[in-house]
This record gives sequence, structure tokens and C-alpha cells, in this order.
Amino acid sequence: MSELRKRALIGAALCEIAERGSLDVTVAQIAGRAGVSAALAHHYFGGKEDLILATMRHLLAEFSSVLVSGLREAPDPRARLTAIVRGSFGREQFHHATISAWLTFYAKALSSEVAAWLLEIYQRRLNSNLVHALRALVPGKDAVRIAESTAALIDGVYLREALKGVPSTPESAIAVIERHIDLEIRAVQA
Amino acid sequence: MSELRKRALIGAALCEIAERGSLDVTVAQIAGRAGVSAALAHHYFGGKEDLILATMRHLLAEFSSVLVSGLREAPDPRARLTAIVRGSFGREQFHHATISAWLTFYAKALSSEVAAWLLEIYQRRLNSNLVHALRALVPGKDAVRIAESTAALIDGVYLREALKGVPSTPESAIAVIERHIDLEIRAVQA
DNA sequence: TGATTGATTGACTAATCAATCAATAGAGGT
DNA sequence: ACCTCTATTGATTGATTAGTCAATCAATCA
Repeated sequence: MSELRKRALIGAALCEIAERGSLDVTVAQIAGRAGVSAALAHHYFGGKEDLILATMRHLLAEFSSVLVSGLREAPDPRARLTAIVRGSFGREQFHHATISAWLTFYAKALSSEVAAWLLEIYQRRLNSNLVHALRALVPGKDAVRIAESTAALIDGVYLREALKGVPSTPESAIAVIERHIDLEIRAVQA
Repeated sequence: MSELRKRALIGAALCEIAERGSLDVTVAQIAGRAGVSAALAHHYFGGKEDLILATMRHLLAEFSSVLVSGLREAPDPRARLTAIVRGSFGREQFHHATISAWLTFYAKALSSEVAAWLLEIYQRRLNSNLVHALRALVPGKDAVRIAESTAALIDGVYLREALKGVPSTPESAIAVIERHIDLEIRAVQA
């Protein structure tokens, strides 16, 4: 029962945060959506902060698993890069709701030590994956630089997607990133 | 006195928001920093929401004026692009505080109609400036595409700067964007 | 001087919400 | 039947905070 309720509460928190576009969600709202009382949320998570952080961890873990499974199937370095890009824009759904939740967590990282720490781990892992794949294609120094700009571009495109009211397909977003990678690699190799 | 107090309150709100890394600032905190009572803030702005939005407008207006003056001095299209990039990363200060405030406003745009509208105006203007400068260098269709990816890259780099605890110089950030622009232009012209 | 007006505040209200707690219910074991 | 542990909740508390209001203060003007 414990795990079941925790999962339900995390899912409800995700929905509520995304729907309201803010971390100003009450425990009662989350619990209500999960079909339980607010007191139960406290029982299982200790406090609101822990529930929010658990939700964040869930999102990060989910992305991580998508990334790992994508990378496993990539045959060569360039395909690994594509896997990372597609993973970044294919996380569960490319839904406005999920993207909103991410942006909200980014904002939280400004004021929460733990949230910042969690995001840093995600960023480091993304960066390390990019660098690793790039090293097979360009000199090490360039790999680091290209990884950095690519990661920033991913975040930027993601951010703009969050603010865009209408949902769109990930394909156009992916194309932007892919082109950037291609241009950078070609520029170095030329 | 009216204008003086309003300016002081907006400045205080900016500081408070940036320092706490969140829009969860109380009217009392802002007013206290401005050296007045909370009641006065209500007197001048009507409500908390209006004060926050006025602060947002201030930030946007400030950026806009920096951009305009930078563009006026640019002798050719490529210099105009550089002016836009430098303006984006030279807004008043490249301070962690200011960047934090921007990210916080981005998050607010998810839940506030007016905030979203304000940000959209800023984005549209930035985009239009980029497209206009690019049209002199590449075909129209490419100009639109490059403007889009450049704007996203600017936002992405800015975002990462916000989360980075340590402050850094804008030069490295500017270099990333400039390189992206150069690569894109060269790829089209080739 | 006396009146008017704007600036300013302290005190108050009403609402919200996280967190706590005591109490109930049910399952499983003895 | 009795105990024990977990799940669950309604009620309550304590803290926070936006917004209001009546009262004061200061300057300007008639």
C-alpha cells in the first residue's frame, strides 16, 4: 500500500503542478487528486517539501531511464548523439504539462539547495553523455565546447516550448538540435 | 514622490525576488527593503500582483532600451547581430541576481496571463530584430530558422547561467552565441 | 490661520495552508 | 476474544500574509 500511495501522490503532484504552472500547489489539492486526505500525504512523505522533491526525482529518474535505453540501442557515436537529443524531447510525452513541470523545477532550483543539487546531477549526466559521444568524432577540447552549447540549446528550445501555449511535435525541436550538432562537427572536421 | 516611491519599490522587489530566487516574496519584505510600510506599496500599486508585473515590465523595458541603443550604433547587419547578442548578455549587469529574476518571471508566465503576454512581446521583438538583421545576410527562410535557434540558444545559455552558482563573465556566453550565428550563416552561404 | 490634499503608517481582518494529533477501522497473528 | 500494526481521516492549531482602514503627519494653498 505504501508504494502504491506514494506513486499515486507523486503522479497527482505532477499533474497539479503542470496544470497550475506553479509550485504553489497545496498538499490538499495534490492529495485530493490522488483520492486521499492531505494528512495521508504528510504521513507518507513527512512534509510538503519532501513530496515535491520526490516528484522532481521521479521526473529526473524517468528521463534518465529513457536516455539509457536510447543510448543502448545506438550503434555509433553519431547515433548516440541523436539518441540523447531524441531522449531529451521524447521524455514520456512531449506534453505541455510535463514541460511546464520541468520549468517549474528549474525555478525551484534557484531557492532550494536540494533541488539545485538534483538538477545539477541531471545536467552533469547529460553533459557527460554528450561529451563522451562527441569525443569519438572531434578532438576533446571541441567535444567539451560543443557539448556545452548543445546542452544549452536543448534547454533553450525546451524552455520556449514550455511558454508556447500550443503543443507541437518534437520533430521540429529535434531538427534544430541535430542541425546544430552537424554544423559544429563539420566545422571542426573541415 | 509618487514616481520616486514606485521606482524604489520596483527596485526593492527586484532585489528581493532575485535574492530569494522566487516570487514568494511578501509585500512586507519588499516594502521593508524600500524603507516604507507594506500599506504604502498597496497604496501605490493596488495589489501585490500589480507590483510584481510592474517589476517585470521594468526589467523588459530596461532590456529593450539597451537593445535599441546597441542597435543604433551597429554599422552593418552582422554588427547588428552582435549588438543583439551583447545586449542580451549585458543587460544592466550580468549579475546572478538579475538572471534569477528573469527565470522567475519565465516561471510566472506559466500561470499568469499577463506575464505570459509581456514575455511574448519581448520574445517577438527579439525575434523580429534577429530576423531583420539576418535577412540582409541569408535568404528569408533561413533567416527565420536561424533567428529561432539563436533566440533559443540565448535563452538556454542564460538559463544555465542562472542555475550556475558562481558568477562568470558574459564573454564566454557571448562567444557561444556568436559562433553559432557564424556557423549557420556560413553553412547557408556555402 | 485654516483648509485641503497627498503621504504614510500601525492595527486589524480574513483567508489560506502546512503540519499535528487523536481517533477509527481493518487485517493478521496469538 | 485480544492485541498490534498499518492505513486513514476529520478536526484543529499556529503561522503567514494580502488587503483594508482609520488616523496621523506634512506641505501647499486660500
